[in-house]
Amino acid sequence: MSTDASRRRDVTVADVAKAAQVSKAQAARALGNYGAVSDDVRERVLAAAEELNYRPNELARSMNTGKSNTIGVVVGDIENPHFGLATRGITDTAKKSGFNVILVNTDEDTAAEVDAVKVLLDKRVDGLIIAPASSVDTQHLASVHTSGRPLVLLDRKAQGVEVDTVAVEMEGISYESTTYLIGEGHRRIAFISTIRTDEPYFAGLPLDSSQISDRRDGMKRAFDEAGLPQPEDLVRLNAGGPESIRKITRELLQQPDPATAIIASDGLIGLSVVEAIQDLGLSIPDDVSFLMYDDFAWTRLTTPPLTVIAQPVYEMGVAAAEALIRQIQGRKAPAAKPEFSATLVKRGSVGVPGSRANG
Amino acid sequence: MSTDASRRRDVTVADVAKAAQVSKAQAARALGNYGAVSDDVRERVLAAAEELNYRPNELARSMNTGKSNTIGVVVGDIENPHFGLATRGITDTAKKSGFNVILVNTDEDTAAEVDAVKVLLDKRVDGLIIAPASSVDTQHLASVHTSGRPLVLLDRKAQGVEVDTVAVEMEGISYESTTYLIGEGHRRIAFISTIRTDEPYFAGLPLDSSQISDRRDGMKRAFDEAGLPQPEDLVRLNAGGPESIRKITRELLQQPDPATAIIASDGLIGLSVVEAIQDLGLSIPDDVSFLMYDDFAWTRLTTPPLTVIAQPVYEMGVAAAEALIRQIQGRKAPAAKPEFSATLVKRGSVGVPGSRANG
DNA sequence: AATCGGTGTGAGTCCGGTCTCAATCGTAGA
DNA sequence: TCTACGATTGAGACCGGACTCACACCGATT
Repeated sequence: MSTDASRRRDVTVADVAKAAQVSKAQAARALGNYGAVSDDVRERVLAAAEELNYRPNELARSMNTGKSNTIGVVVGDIENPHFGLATRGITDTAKKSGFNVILVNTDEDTAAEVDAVKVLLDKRVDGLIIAPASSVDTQHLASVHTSGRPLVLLDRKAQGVEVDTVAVEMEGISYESTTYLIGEGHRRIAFISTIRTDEPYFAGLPLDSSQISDRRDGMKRAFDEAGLPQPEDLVRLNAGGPESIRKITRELLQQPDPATAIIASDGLIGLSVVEAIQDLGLSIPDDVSFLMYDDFAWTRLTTPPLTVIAQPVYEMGVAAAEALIRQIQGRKAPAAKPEFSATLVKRGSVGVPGSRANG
Repeated sequence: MSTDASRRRDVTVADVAKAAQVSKAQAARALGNYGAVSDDVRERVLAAAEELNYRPNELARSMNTGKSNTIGVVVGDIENPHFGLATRGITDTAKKSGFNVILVNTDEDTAAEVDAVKVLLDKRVDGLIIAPASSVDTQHLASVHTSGRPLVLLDRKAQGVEVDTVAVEMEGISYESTTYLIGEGHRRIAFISTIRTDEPYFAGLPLDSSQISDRRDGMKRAFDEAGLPQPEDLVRLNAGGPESIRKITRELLQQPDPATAIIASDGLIGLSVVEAIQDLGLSIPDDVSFLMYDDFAWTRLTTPPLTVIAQPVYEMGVAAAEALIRQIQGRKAPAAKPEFSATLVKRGSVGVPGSRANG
């Protein structure tokens, strides 16, 4: 009898109260561990709860506490290990503070993101962590913020939305990396990103993603300081799937005055670029140098191992969750918000251009 | 005025009703699109809702519909691209049917899994997709099932829990792969898995994971049919982090009568194994052959590209979500439940043992 | 013995929706 | 012109907890 008590409807406080022969209020107090309850009542209620296999309905609880102990996480693509790792950092941290995570994937589509935000807000999440698809199209983010709901941005800033943003300082590392390539003798440096734009790249095109425009800024500064002409013609955006990326790579390498080095904006792109280079029968770094953002474990296994820009992704996930939870709990920001920085990890995929022909 | 209507408390149906000068019931009907509502009332209500920027409270809604339009997903490690991809399949499919996903990471720890199930049930998710940490320790899964809550298992079966299980038929592909290795001349085939056991492996040790024991069964059958002795001494479980895996790899390759081929139970293990092999200055496949489960994109980039057992991970995620949603919506199972099978993708990491010494 | 402060306790309200039920309205059929 | 039936409509119950409020009770003051 007692084992299958949860037949149809779930057990409620009222059921427990009846079984324990006390009022609903007293049962609720004993179970919720608040207010004054005599030992006798507490024992009877707890015993009855155990017996009936009572489990509180968190929905009901959330409804009148106003807290759901849930945070919403909106990312572009969990399939991308970058976000997988960040998500891990977020969930680990959230769990520690008793929060659950509702995960929404947007496919880097702003419309989907707007919708995701709406849905999560309707579900009354206690706060949101968003890796915005666009740094420009940000009304929905702004409205989250002004409505007073805690919000933390990950990876990218959002124009006009003054909230905690956990991101790597990109301009600097991009400058450093580009300078390194220039130092090795490269002048024709290509940059490939999946960021979507309405028109192909041209100098001065405003970019939708702070992350990408910061990287471009760093590259430009490096060329400027070196007194070299900007290879703007080698910037390729809108790189979609693997096939598109391979095509772009072929074009960059087979055109007159080809690229001698390629920077891939993330690991997924890098994968296809390296594949395309191998397919062309070219060798890294003798024929073309390669550099990519994100330091995945497999980059050590290729021949040669890849030179990458490593970002503390897991730690950033942790920091984002911590910042959000701090906001939710109404505590003030810590003395100094941690600034994350990326590091250039030199392995073997960058060499001197033309070394094959010259050597 | 109208823009910052959402000052303190959110707007409720009652507010909308008042603004539209109708009863709460009528406003609810107009908003919820049910019951009979005159055009006049509908228009006024909708206009008022728009004006006040009304958004329904999904918690309240869930509370008396009993449906939360949320499913719980419990995996061992989202950081692992295997689960990342499966999760992508799940979320894509869930979104299509209007479901959200609460993601919980268990670190392959059964206690954490038990807890996760409890929390998700308390949150009244409409159903659960679980990749169980253990195929043996399954009371919590059984209780989910008997309580009538929809449940679908992913990747691994659970003893005594008769629910839809989306998993690859492992024994067969393991047999096929092992037979392939034996055919190439291998006799000393090692198998490394992260599965946790209380004691080191010995022949006949019951394994906690159906996935792993099925793989072992396939290997055994291959050796039996070939009339060869089982290399049980080369089975290594409890392979924890990267360091531990590298150590195990070194042992397997440097002991007297070493392994000539290594099978890695998943991509994360494979990564460390290949690293260790490279560190030892050994070459694949001349000195040692390598085979791993999971076909990640990077396996094509190594030198040589890796021979792998590819699993339709994304599709399995989709299938799991579809099966769960079908259960939630009370529809009957489809004619035939899809059986997923893995494929052996022969690339370059398996060769003839001793080819270096002999050649 | 009357009063005071604190503990226990139960009735009942509230959160924000959904949904039942009975009352009202309009008009088509007799 | 009167009745009947479907379309509208509003009051209020209800989901399952959290929490307010009024009241009973009890030993300690004075």
